[in-house]
Amino acid sequence: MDEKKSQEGLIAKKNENFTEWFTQLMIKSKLADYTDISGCIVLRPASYSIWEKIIEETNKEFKKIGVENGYFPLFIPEKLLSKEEDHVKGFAPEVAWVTQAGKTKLNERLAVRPTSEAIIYPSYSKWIRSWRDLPLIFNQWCNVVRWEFNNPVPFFRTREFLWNEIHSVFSTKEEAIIHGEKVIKAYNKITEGLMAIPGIYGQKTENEKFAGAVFTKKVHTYLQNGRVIEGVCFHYDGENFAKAYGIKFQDKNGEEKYTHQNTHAITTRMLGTMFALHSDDKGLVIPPKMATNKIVIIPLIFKGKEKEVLEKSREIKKMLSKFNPILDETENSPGRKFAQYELNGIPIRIEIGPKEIEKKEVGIKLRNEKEKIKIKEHDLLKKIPDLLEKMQKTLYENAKKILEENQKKTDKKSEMIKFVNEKQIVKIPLKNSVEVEENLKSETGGAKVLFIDPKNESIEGKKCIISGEPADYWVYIGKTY
RNA sequence: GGGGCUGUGGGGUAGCCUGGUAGCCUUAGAGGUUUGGGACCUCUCGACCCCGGUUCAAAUCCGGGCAGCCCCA
Repeated sequence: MDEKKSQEGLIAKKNENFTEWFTQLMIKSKLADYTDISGCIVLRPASYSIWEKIIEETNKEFKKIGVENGYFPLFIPEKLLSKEEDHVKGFAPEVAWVTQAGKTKLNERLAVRPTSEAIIYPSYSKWIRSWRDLPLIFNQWCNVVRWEFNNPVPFFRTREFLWNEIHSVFSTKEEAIIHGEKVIKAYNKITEGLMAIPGIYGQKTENEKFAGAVFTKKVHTYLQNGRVIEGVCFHYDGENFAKAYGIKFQDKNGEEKYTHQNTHAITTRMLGTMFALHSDDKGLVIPPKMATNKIVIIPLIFKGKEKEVLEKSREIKKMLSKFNPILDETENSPGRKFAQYELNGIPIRIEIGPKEIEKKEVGIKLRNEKEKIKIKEHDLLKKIPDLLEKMQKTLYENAKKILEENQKKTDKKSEMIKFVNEKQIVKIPLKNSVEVEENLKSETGGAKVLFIDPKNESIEGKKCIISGEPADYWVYIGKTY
């Protein structure tokens, strides 16, 4: 390996030191940067533009299922935050507080929202009076702050992150759950369909559910470092918050009832997941559907032919303008440009030199493939969408393969520990118990219950792998960020 | 939550043990010759994480802080 060359690109290897590799990817592909606040990163245009795309596409899906956007304040007065008991207990340790403005101490300290239930629901209790006011399906795109004390990891564990939060209100449980599943389908169009992130959708145990929820379901994704990423979520809150914040309505019979509520989120963690899942030792790999610039054109210039090559390159650029191509006309060597745009994750590279011009073709290199191919100029417009589609599909299928190949099943404790050490997701029989889950963590070095078996495989006669008592269900466990 | 390691121009590093001139590679900027996988030459800009201590003198030694990485819970 040529030391000189590698300094500009990534030095760490994905399969040797994942964290270091990911950090270098963040910095060198100009996705993010550290700041003076530990655990708070800059989203640079390379990653923020993708976040904007997520917002744009998610909003389109949301519109189809009646979600409306709005915005609530960043601050939550302490007395509001503490209204729902489980909720406040779950978040209290990580809340950042504002206690002072200028030189004046505040009468009541203000929480910086770790999530917005406590500031949104008092308004809901004012707004909702009649069954005609329902359903209320409100969403906001915003930032939240959770002051974690674990080691921060860019995108995956940051103290401030960006997300959307849907807070929806329905008359009945059935209505709430039907809509909740629609939201997950909408999210999946973004995460699976556009970001090429496969996942397993499953319900959390009592111990792992959202603070204040009746049940929580999340989509889980596996990264090559063995960590499971908890993705988009669906919390069904039942009447819990309605009772705490007094959200009631009169139904068609004039009877007063509590509302049923859901919350949902997608966060900037999915950006990190997408970057980490698909990228390689050369740099960033972005699924074409999420790439801002889908093509880079590199002119291969020989002395005396500059004009011809550049003119052709510009012509091709114009022809392919709907793919938002970059044409690099700088005088750097082609090799340097190749490396640069591989680091930046441009899906398709087009090479144009005198030879290509003569044969009326161009050289094509897909970011995720080794082989270069040639395509006739007149076929370009027709074939590029196919190539992009192929790349999108390959990335998704590779990720899906990784997810599927890293699952194991056992009812023996020693084997479970071995599998966890081998960075696997493991399916095990377990008892529904907080204590059991705590012991599971300490015996496996931190693996937690991810979700209850979505297929509901029979647990008849199985013993809990931790306590030895009769098991309640099969669960999947693994280490998470 | 516990332990270990590290912090030097934009990136990668040497120097630190044994205190005294911050060296190298690269990027960036300028000019020239080049251009089919990180070209070459010349010139230029640019750094000792922060606070304190020891000392005639601190990148170097000591203390504290902050930040990052690794391992364990």
